[in-house]
Amino acid sequence: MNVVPAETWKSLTSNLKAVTEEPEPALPSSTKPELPSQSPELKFYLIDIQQHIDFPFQTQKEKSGTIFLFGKVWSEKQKKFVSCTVHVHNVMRTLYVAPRERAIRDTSIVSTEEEIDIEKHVIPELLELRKNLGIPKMNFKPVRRKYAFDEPGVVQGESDFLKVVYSYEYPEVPDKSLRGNSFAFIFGTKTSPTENFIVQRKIMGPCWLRITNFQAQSTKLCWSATECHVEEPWCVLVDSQGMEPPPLSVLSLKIQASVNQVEKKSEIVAISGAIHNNVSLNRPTKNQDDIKTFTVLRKLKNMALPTDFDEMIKKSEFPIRLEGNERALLGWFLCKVHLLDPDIIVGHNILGYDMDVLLFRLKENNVPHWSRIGRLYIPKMPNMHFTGGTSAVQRSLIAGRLGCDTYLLSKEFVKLKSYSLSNLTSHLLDVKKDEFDVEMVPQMFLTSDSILELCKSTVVDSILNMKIMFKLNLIPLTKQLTELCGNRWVRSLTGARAERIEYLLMHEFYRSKPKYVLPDRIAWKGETKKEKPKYGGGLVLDPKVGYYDSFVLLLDFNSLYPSIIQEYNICFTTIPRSKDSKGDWVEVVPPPSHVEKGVLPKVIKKLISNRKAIKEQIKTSSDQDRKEQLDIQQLAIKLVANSMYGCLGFTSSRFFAIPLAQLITTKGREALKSTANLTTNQLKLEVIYGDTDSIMVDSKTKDLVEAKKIALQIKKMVNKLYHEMEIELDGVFLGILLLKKKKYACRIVREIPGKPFKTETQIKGLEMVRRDWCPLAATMGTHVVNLILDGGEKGIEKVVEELHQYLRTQASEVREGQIDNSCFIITKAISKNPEDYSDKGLPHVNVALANKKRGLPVHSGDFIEYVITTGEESVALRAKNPDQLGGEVKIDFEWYLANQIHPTISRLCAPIEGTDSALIAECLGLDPTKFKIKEKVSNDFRLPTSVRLSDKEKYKDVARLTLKCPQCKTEQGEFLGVYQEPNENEPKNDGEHFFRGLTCKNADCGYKFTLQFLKNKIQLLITQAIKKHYVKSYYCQRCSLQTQQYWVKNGKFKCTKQSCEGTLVEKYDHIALLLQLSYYRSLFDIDRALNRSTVENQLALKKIYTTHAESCLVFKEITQFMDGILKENNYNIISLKKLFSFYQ
DNA sequence: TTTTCGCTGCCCGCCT
RNA sequence: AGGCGGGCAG
Repeated sequence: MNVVPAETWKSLTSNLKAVTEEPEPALPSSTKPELPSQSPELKFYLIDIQQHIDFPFQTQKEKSGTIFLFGKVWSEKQKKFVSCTVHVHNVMRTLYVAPRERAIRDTSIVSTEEEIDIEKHVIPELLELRKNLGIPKMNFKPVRRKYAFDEPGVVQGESDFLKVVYSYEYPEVPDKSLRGNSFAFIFGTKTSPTENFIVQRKIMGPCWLRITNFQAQSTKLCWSATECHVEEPWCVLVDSQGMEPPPLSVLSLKIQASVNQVEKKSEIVAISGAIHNNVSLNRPTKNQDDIKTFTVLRKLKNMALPTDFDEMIKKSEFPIRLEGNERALLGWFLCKVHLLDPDIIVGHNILGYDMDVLLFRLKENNVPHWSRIGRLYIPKMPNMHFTGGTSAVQRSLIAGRLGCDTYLLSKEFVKLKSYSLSNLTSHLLDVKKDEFDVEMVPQMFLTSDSILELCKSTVVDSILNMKIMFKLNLIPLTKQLTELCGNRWVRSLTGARAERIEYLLMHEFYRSKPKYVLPDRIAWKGETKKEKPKYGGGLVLDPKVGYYDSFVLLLDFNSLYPSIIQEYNICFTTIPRSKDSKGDWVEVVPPPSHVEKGVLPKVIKKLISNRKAIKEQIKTSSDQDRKEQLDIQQLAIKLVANSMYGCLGFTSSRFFAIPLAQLITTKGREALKSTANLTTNQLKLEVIYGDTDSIMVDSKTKDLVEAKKIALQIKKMVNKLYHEMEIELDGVFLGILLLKKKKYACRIVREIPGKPFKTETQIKGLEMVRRDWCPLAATMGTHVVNLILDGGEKGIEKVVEELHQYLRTQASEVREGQIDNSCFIITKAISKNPEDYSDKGLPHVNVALANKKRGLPVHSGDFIEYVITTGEESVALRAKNPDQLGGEVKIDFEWYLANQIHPTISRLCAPIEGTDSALIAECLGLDPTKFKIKEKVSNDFRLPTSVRLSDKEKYKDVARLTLKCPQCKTEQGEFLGVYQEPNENEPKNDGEHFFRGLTCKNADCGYKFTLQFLKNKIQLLITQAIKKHYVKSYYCQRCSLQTQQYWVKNGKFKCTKQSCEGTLVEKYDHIALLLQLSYYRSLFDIDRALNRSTVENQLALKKIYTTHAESCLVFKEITQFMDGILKENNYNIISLKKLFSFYQ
């Protein structure tokens, strides 16, 4: 039992500054809250804002109009920053009422003839509404505001609104009352106190606040070190003197659960924590190894610990606390959390799963003071559904501490095939660590050694999580994003991307003068239809498929969509939008150039110019620390700018605007199209591909300097056309295998000053970069890609030979079981709960269901790993969790070769001369006839009437052998063969023409077809011919019907004739096939050529043959080989085995 | 603070 | 041809 490799353990723990146990935590004795400061003004660093949680002892007013600010203040007494909670009371509802131009009906107050007046008409109507809702107090104030959104009837641009303010303790205006006789709409009725506070107080993320008029709390409502309240929101002011934020303390948790087999419930058996008390918010943290750990472990029910365990604990290199049961463990843990008072709790999938388990066990065990997991004092745990996923309510229970989920966030910021902790650490930290099965936990409690191993594992996990957090700069990066957008940090940490943009725009529209009235969040309509796209997106040019060995240029509009927004001044404020009679949005065009710059372009401009400045600073700065800090800022800005467009097209975004999104993509398509056209037409260059914002151009040169000159030409030409948009050389490839739209492999040029450039393989879209193909397919694919990309030097026929050889050896290794099981694992995500799939024939769903049955946690969004095992059932049923392998459960190697390896490799080889699907199948030991070939041969074959026909007549209808130069791609026309019948034009035949035919027609190229190439080509053609004649010809055993149609029943081919039901057998058209094969044979038959020649030609031929003796040997080989096949064909079956034994 | 959704274009595999 | 399921690309 060795879960944590010794090296890993050593490397991680040797760096720990101190592994110490904190003093025994005790329950807090004092319930008197401590005031954070004696001075009149409190300097408070805001970390998070939380709306109320349902406290039973609070009044409705306190519940609804109060928000909590969590943060840190300087403690003179302790000489360090301590946690503080500020309760802000009396946050008010703020509504804006938009008057109509005319009333819609006559009433005692207003007639439809009158112009609406706010004082005279709108206020009276609202007073009535107030009375109906039973609201005792409302403040009214007419104000000037702007409006630029889509609520019908509301005036665009600047106009008069009625501002209405009242307390959250009174009911919200119901939907049916939002439109009135004298007013078109009431805005802001659903806005939460938090949002109102953030927007009105202009709080841009975590920041220093100045808090005045703060008062002591009478009772303690928080677990923070200090606590106070203010009566009015205006007591809170943003402190603009950019002071450095305080360091935060971070607790990384690993909660080890075990499945109770009797109750099928998860229980907690151990918890490890790693603590860092000095985490920086603005830059990567220094002294990242300055970590302390703790571990608490408990006995299992009905199971004595090994007798030597106490000794073991004493000798342990790291502190282990032992408790008698789960309740005691949790109690100890909560004391620890309270004592450490972390600002951030980090864990792998902590928000998705761990928190759910933890809260569930806290509840089950009725652990006192359970709410110390957060910073709010909550007497009674709300009723919750424990479903194995952390709900919103559950998350709110850690209020005051930020939950940082390395699983969730790494999904957002790094692209990997798997986000398991072990995969994250191996990719990000280069640390190898195995994960063990939850089912094994009880077993591990049998010996002291394995218990220790378990503890080591939890400790290491907690340390690793912390390191991942550091590595990805999760804290500074999310803080930066939050600061840019002015949303809540805790939301950035749970990946609410759309909300970030909403807040960014809300702040921006609110900052404008006069302020804009903001659109309300669109009410959720309950429908989650996965509609077809709502508008057109990016343009993808048809790729010119093939292998290029010259320099290929990749030019790229940088941040295309943000640039377009600026270039064409696209904004809510600049472009009027409307719907047509069918209710569809009408397409729009950019505003005229004199229109003032809109809010959106202004924001983007600010972002982009900031980013430019930062990037400039990075270049000039020499301070590494500062550089890293700036790099985080730069990255955050890029993320924000790029996601802005997406939110315009997002149905549930409050800044949802299809016409704007559509206009942006339309302009994008225009730009790409015109760039491609100009490049081809004006510069006479070949554009081989392009996707949305980029084009690839074949420079057709092998000189890097020359290639770059071409790039510069394109750049100059294109950039002249725009102000804000800019195309740039994004990369130069030396060699690219372009296969499909969005699928290619290339060698990207990396230049090193003063040295020859290096090259790096880059793969886009192919199986190798996808998690739903097994690693074996990926490694083999990568190998083949490298073979092909190296091809330029070796010559293509050599490549094909190596390729075939590689496939053969790999296939045999697979069959012999020499490949590691992990290479066969396929990973797929489940997008919903496994039970909810209507289609039961899906491998990953079946495995997910099986996992769930075993008690393993399965949620929607999880990655399911599986292998296909041998057996007779359908593939879906043969899919198994890899950990089930062993004994009778074996990997189905044949399935992998046919369904993973073969398709992968044949797609890569599609543009490669000299090999094809059937050949690849054969190399892999699969039946070549089962695989389709690309080239379609359309000739219609007929039976020859006489054997004594001339060659010309005899082979009239066979498919000709044509060659294409593998170097310059020139078509060579028909390959005539060693013998040509004398004709009027050329009575003399000395064989010269043939050997001439072995040189490329293109004089500039001069490629000489090698014998290996011919061999490959012939083999290819033979398999194609065989394939063609195997196709869809059947013969019914019962009614003798000959047909090409069939239907399948019980896996057998059945006759299509009414009420026949006879079984069809395959029938081959041998004679046509024989003819085709004999034609190919004739092309290389020297003896036949000699026999058929005139006497004077014979001499000349012989001379030629002797000078090319070596070639002639190969021709003999080919003819002999074909003799074998043709002989076999006198019987009924072509021996494919024989056919393919030729080159082995 | 609920609803856990930024957009579209494209390829691939299974089923009927 | 449609449906379902994958997740790459920009």
